[in-house]
Amino acid sequence: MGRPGLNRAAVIAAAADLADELGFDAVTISVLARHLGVRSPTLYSHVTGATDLRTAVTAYVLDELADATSAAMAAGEGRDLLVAYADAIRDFARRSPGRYDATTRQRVPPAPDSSSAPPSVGDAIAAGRRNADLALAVVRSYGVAEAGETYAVRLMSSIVHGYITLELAGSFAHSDPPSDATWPEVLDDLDRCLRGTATGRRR
Amino acid sequence: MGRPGLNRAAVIAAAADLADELGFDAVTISVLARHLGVRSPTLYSHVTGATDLRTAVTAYVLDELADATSAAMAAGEGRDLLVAYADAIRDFARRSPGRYDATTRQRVPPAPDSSSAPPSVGDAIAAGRRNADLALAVVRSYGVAEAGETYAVRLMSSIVHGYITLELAGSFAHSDPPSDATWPEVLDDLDRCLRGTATGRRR
DNA sequence: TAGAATTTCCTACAACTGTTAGGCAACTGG
DNA sequence: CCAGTTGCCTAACAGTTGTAGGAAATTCTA
Repeated sequence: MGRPGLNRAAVIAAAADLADELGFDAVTISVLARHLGVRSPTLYSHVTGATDLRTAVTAYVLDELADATSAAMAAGEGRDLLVAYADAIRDFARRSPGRYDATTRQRVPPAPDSSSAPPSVGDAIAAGRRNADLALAVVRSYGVAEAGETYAVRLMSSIVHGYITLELAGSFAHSDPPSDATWPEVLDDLDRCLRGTATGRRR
Repeated sequence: MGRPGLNRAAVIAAAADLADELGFDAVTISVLARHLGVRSPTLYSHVTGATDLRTAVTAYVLDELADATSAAMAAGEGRDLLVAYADAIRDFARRSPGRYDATTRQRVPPAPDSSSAPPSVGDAIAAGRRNADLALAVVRSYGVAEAGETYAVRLMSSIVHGYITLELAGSFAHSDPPSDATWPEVLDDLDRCLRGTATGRRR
């Protein structure tokens, strides 16, 4: 019932594409409206405001990322699974830098005030948890003991996210081994660290 | 000559303080003008525009960070130097999260067009190089061979920057070992990686 | 087929930010 | 005391966010 046209999902998908095209900072109500061929007040029928729009894009993109990572992790364990996991995230970030930016540029409120918070923060938190669970699966496949799981996830996330962020920012573009050459070495070192954590070697 | 009052340095220092207080995104011409008790057009006597303001804050803060890191690295080598280096950056980021944000949220243009670029991009590039040189000093103190220097710097930067970024974003606030407890373990693993690179162990 | 309900989209408007232009006032140096 | 220099201002315009209220289009129902 009602007149067909834009809906919330279409608006958010278009916003994600816009992030890749012009950068996450360019995802504003007016720019998006122009891209969709409507006037800006129209978008307020689908999102409650600019921050809701951005948070919704973050949730949408976190889901896409979890889908892609999860598909790449279909089989394997230990080192193979680590490489599949990390490569999937890096490929996603390089193919869609604006989308990847959206996954990082969002502060998660410590206590989400569900009364005044936009409707999308819950989605973003849930999608974030999906990604965290995938990281946990990698660590568990190494046989890391439960006491070390959180540590191993933090180490792995820090390296993967840190390398990709710096690479995307261009920090590796002006020194000599190309970034593609040092990435496998980073995964080698990370693999050694995870095996060490799994076998209980601490210190 | 002339009337005393604000100057470019005072404006940029106030902008850095504002970043810590309200976040780097809040560093805008009008908000800064209100905080300084002047009208917004006044600031155009000191910066060429909003992007110049942000870039200048980045350069200023990168210099502060290099000063702090360099002071902390006064003595020591190998593992001690690594801990001094990494702790200095982490302390800086936790004490001044808005300033730390400023160091990351800036794309360095691949070919800085000196004709149309704001006057501050050169400063930011130079200050960035200062920080890169400090990272290189840590790696060299491990005795890493020249062929592995770039790799070691990338690994160390990725881990340190990645961990600090995720910690600041609150990603570690809801799982059990507190972030302070896993940070030394991360440095342990990183120390092992750097020693491995130094002794020439490459798969 | 006529009408009702629902949803989309619009124009109009208010408030704020970034920016330019031009002018007044205050301080410094001779 | 005067000239030069500098800092800050008001005025004005374009662009963005967000609100209010209304017109059109589509679907469901009678």
